[in-house]
Amino acid sequence: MYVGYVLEKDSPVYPGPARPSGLGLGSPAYGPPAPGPVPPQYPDFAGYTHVEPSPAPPAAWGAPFPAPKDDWAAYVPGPAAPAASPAPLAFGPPPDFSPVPGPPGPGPGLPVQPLGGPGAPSSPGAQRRTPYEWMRRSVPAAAGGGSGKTRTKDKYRVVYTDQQRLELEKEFHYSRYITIRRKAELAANLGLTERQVKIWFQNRRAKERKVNKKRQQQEQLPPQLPMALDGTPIPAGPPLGGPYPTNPALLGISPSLPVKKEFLP
DNA sequence: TTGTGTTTTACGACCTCC
DNA sequence: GGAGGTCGTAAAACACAA
Repeated sequence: MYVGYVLEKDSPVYPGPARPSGLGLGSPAYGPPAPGPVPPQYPDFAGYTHVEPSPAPPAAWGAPFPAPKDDWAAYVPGPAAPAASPAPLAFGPPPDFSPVPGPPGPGPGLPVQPLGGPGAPSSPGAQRRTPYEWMRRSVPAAAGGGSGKTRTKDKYRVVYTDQQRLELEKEFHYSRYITIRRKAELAANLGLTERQVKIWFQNRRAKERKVNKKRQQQEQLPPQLPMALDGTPIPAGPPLGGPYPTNPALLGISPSLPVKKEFLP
C-alpha cells in the first residue's frame, strides 16, 4: 500500500487541482501515483460536479462521451433505495470541481442529488448494454443496503444501486485511487462499507486494465474485413459502429486517454 | 423457458511499502 | 504487522439468442 501517499494527499481531501489526478492512468501500468504536480488525468472531466446543474451540456461530454440523449433523458434520479442511501449526500464536490453539466440532453447536469432520494433504482425498466449501463441498470435496492453480505453470510453478493455506482464511477473518473478520507466519505454517504468502496475501486481498476488490454490486442491485430455468413468479405463502408466515432482521434481527445468502453455507443 | 455468455461483487493469495 | 495494491477466481445478476 501507499499509505504515505494517501495520507499525504488526504489532507485536505482535495488539495486543489492536484488531487491525485496524475496517476498515469492512461496505460495499464497503474501504480502508485507520483507525487508532485501532474496534469489532470481527465481534462475533459475536470469540471465534473456532483451537484451543479447547467443549462447547457459541455462539449467535453458531447465529444468524448457521446451518450445518446435518450439514455440520459431516461436517467431520472428516481426513488433510491432507502437502505442503500441512508443519508443524503452530505459531501460536496471537491473544491477543484467546477460545474460540469451532465451529458448531452435537455435536462440539467448529472442528477446526482439527492442521491438518496426516496426510492431506489434510478432507472426502472432500464436495460443494460447502454453507454451508461452502470447507472441505468434496473436493480432493486440491494438487500441490506448493499453492504454486509458476503459469501459466508446469507447472500453471496449484493447489487449496488444505480446511485451508488454513479457516485463510485464519478469518483473513479476523478481518480483511480481513492484517498482514505474520501473513501470514508463515500462509504458513509453511499451506505457502503469502506471495504466495499475499496474493493469496488480495485475491481474497477481491474476492469479498466482488462478493457485496455483487450483494446491493445485488437489494435495489434491486422485490420480484417468483416465476413459475411457465406465467408465473403464485406467491403469497407460506412462506419459500422453507428453515428458515434470510437476512434479517440475522431473524438477529439488524446489517444492516451482511452475512452471508457461504457461511454462508447 | 432455457442455455449461454458477460458483467458485477467479493474473496483469498501474494506482494510492496511504511 | 497492517493496509492496500494486483491477480485470479467464484458465484450471483443480468442480457440475449434460440
